[in-house]
Amino acid sequence: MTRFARGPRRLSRADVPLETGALARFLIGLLLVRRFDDGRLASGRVVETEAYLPDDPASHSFRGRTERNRTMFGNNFHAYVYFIYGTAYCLNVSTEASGIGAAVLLRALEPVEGIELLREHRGQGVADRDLLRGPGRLCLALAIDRRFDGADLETDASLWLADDGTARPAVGMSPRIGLTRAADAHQRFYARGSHYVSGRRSLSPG
DNA sequence: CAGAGGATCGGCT
DNA sequence: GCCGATCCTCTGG
Repeated sequence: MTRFARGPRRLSRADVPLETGALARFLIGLLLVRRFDDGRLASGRVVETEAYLPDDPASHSFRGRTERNRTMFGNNFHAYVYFIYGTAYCLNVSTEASGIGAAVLLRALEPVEGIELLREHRGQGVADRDLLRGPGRLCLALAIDRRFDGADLETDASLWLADDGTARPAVGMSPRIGLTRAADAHQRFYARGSHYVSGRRSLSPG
């Protein structure tokens, strides 16, 4: 039987849910693609996300709009990137209508394409499993920093989301990781059975 | 303007 | 499992 080779299809704003929890679940199984200045590509499959809802005490947006979080209050489907603990960047996708501050944090990806490129940024000794496991690590491996804050994921030349048509995994939910407030809200989403998720094993039952 | 704290990571016990 | 690094942002005075 004939198979039609079809590359991953880039997602538009119209393809994705506007609502935060819905997007956090929807993203599991899709690809995040990074195009570097020399034209080379790296990509990973999203296996773990967290929702930061409107009126969420754990969210950067909880106390209103500031210079740092303004992307959260803008149109949905933009990259929101912030710097944390003096050591790491974290990548989010903004959600909800303009004026509402909310986003989905990308916590872990399974390497798919450009593994050598990822290794160049993370170090030669790093196991495949660890290249994109953790929000700070995935930003380091994909060279994502504050320059991407505000980037429109529908049109940006260097960063986008795509669907390669593979079956969507079963999705589990758990409490969020690393929070001091509202950590018990079950707003973490993960691909069941994936070896590439972060956090204690007991947090991600298959 | 000073101080505190943070959606993390890696190394060590 | 615990701890320190490291720096940006926000808050309060």
